[in-house]
Amino acid sequence: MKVSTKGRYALTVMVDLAMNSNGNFISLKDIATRQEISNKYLEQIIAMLNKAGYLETARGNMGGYRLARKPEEYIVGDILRATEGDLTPIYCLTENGECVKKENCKTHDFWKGLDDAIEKYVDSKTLKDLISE
Amino acid sequence: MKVSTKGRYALTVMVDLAMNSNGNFISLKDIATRQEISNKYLEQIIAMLNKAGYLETARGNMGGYRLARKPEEYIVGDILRATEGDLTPIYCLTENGECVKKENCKTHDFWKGLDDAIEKYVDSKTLKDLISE
DNA sequence: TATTATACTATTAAATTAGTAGGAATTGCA
DNA sequence: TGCAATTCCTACTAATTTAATAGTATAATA
Repeated sequence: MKVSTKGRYALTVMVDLAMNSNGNFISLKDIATRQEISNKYLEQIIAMLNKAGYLETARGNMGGYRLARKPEEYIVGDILRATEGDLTPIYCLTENGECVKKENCKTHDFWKGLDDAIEKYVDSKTLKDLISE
Repeated sequence: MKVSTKGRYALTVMVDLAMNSNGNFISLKDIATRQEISNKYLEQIIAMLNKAGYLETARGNMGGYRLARKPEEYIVGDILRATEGDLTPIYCLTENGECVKKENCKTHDFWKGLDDAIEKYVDSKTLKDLISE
């Protein structure tokens, strides 16, 4: 029941960019050094954030990354889903999850409730909430 | 961010016992068959529930398991923690987790809030809530 | 054109998960 | 008394996932 490094690092990166960029491009290396995360591994995580359209990038010398929007326009749940995959605590609740016994499964509603509690929380916070806390 | 089979099966077992035992001992084999779970694997999970003091057992022929208390006296969070280990979504929040940077880590409070939401939910439900839903 | 970046893809070591396997101890019943 | 059914206990293992590492191609700037 742990969030993987993908989700954790992704959020850390977004917070780092929100706090340190000031509109400038920041290199991956700078972020990795500052946050003490493996350079090459972070590259893959940033790639996911990039594919999700959350970043603007500049290649080449003096290049790097910056946020594509204002911090208050990022919902933390979205950042996590883009990197962790869906956040549902059990497979039955997945879109593709075929829970055959759903009807007479007494645990199903409990798990659904847990899922709701998680989604509700992560979707109630924006990046801005985090950096101003 | 998934609950493992340990926690899921454990809860399934407890619900099964609550619904099918009526004060009688039920064999592991019956539960495993009814819930379509591997006999031998379930054995290990029931052992954890047993060690936590949640079950009464009868060995030998005609033996089996039954709940040690009434369904309303089991908090679902406790059942999950006994089998899954602690439910905190990241290691920083663990008892032993030494989060050195906690003070100036902007994500820490967010994760703590997620943990709170999860614990609050799982500790608000008893076994009785599940079987009567 | 050398340097400093991102972009992309493949490989791998370690850990975890989900189960298998086998046998010892205990009890009820014929 | 002995057999069958059951819990109890420990060791092993296959598959999957996680967290990286590695290498190369592409791009931009001074």
